[in-house]
Amino acid sequence: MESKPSLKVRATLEDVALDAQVSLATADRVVNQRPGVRAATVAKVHAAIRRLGYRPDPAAARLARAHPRQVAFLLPAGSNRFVGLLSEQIEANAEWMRDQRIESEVLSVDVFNPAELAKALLAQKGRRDAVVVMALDHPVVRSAIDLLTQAGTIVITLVSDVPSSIRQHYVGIDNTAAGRTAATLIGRFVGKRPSKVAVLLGSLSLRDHAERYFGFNQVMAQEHPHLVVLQPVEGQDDPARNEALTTQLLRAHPDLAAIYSAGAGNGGISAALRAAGRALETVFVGHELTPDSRADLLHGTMDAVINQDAGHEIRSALRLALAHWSKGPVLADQERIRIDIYLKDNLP
Amino acid sequence: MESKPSLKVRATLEDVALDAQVSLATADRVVNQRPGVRAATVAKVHAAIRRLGYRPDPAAARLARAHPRQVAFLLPAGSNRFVGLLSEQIEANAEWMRDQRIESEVLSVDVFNPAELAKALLAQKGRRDAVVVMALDHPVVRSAIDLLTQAGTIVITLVSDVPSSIRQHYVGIDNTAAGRTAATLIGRFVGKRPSKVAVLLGSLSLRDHAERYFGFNQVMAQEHPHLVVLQPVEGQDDPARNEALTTQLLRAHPDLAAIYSAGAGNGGISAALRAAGRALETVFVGHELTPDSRADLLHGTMDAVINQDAGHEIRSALRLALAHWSKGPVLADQERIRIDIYLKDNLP
DNA sequence: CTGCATTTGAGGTACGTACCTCAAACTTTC
DNA sequence: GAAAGTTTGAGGTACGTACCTCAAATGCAG
Repeated sequence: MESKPSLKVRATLEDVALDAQVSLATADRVVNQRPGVRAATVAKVHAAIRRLGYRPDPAAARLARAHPRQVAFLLPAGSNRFVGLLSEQIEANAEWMRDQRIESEVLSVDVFNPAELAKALLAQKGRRDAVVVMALDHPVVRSAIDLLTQAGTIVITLVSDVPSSIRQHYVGIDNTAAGRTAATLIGRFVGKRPSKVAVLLGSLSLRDHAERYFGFNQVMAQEHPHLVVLQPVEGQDDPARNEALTTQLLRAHPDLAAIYSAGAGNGGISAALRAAGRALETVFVGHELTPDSRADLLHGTMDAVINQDAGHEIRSALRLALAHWSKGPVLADQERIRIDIYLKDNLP
Repeated sequence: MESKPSLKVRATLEDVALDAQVSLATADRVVNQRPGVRAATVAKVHAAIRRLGYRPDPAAARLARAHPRQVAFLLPAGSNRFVGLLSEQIEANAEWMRDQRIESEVLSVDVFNPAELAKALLAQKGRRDAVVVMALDHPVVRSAIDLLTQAGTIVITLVSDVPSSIRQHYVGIDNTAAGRTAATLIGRFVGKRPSKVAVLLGSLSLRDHAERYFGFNQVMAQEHPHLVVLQPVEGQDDPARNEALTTQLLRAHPDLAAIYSAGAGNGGISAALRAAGRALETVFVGHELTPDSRADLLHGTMDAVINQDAGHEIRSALRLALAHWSKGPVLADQERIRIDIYLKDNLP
């Protein structure tokens, strides 16, 4: 009973050619943007594509493609734990990437040096189909990103955005909102007693840290005016420095009720809190779930961890690139990176 | 300079056949479990598969497959908001499913009737490659699931598990942990003043609600002994009933500091709180982010919403099925459904 | 050893795209 | 209107699997 010519579930390129009254070869030339097709013909084909809702079958495309897509990840050099998580996740998705015919390489760059980052970006021109970069926002970097994009490479910023550039996507959380979230948690955990709150961060010149601090202050000022937010101190994301700074803060402010760490290197803060015997009574909220922060949550030193899922970010970046290439749909709420709140009770 | 015979990135079935010293046809018979192959030969081929790490190329498989995979979703009938979200998400993933050659159908079932659910499950036997079901835990249902599984259909439980069955996967959160999380939030938001906490839920005979209540009590008893948890009241997930119950509770307990709603129908609780003029001072934590609960968070009526991402659950269920069919890898931490905590500040 | 059933091999088609070549048809230009 | 260029069509191959058929080889029972 295979009666009807089985209405096609999906239009093929041949259908498009037929509908546009051109040959398969010409339709193919249009779709793959190969030269030698008159503008009028291009228009005819595009019209047919729209009429039929044609989209290349990604499975067939993957099979037929001669060379795999080349993707580079540009990550900060150094021993930052979160960056380590990102690398791990790239590794963890290797098999999936192979299935998608994506070949990737991770490049370590000194992100704090804009010139070098820009150089590394430009070095990818023509060699990569996509570049995923954890960048800092600086004019030199911005222009390198713009050049790369114009050369046809799709550029995706990761974790920290360069909003003025013409990158295709930003994959990461809204850091202002993350800061606001931290403020609400601290405000509500501390309660109504008037007291002081300290803020530690890597550097105010890092876009994400600055944005978090901004959001934090907003909510603190508006909703928890009985809490005094001290001047933020910069620890360069370095545990040792953070430890010293925290010790100092605890000594200077016996009525310090809470600490918000907007950057990395939380281990140092925990150590200082424990050394001072104030680990449990002081509310401590920080970012990024790592083995250390996990332990600190369970122990009670940390009260909440705000996290962005590294694996999700890596997969999201790759999916966005794929969607771009296959002209496929983007599921906005799948690609939105959540501001995860972890307490000791909902740890994964 | 295409010198080397380009070491294959991926072993093909032909490589396997060669390695096992059988023909492509035989290798194919083994992989697709077609009959008429001697046990010894099967073993030879399997050995070769393991040696070469062969896995069918999913893109090629999808292209070649004659019939799409048939998937049925069995969801509770009725107007539950969260179930509506699930349906929406199934719809939202339609195009992606088409790409994967998955055909799906949503069937509404009266989930509170075990016999009917079991019947609906068994009706899928032989007609579906996979069944995703939001079930209730009951012996009749369990045995239907087991029968389906044995018939070769892959069964995935959604949101609420049937742990004694031999279903392939459970996609949903750890409800005990979710209850614990609610308790910690309430405990910390209320602070140190002794007071009372009410618990509302749909029914204690629903596995997920019961588990949440269990986890909630655990943490309350251990960590917040100054808070008295009242006997839980059952509102059948019905807003109207919840409203009446809440009004009653508020009247009976002027020192009620917090409400934990482990089920659905939170709208009624909010209404009662507002009517009593205690919306802001009473801590109210509930489940599932919907337009209503979102508004309640922003307004301050609700203080936190614990959520499981419906879209993630749908995609996860489908990905697990696909991974099963293509013998692909399962990324455990991609498929783990998070216990999301939403405050007014980190809403998506 | 014969006859029969079972197992295996050989070969094919189809899926939809990417990417290639070559000839035919069409424009443009002087 | 002829020569030179540009645009189009026709046809092919390859990707790796699913799924099919038919003949040849093999094993086993009597």
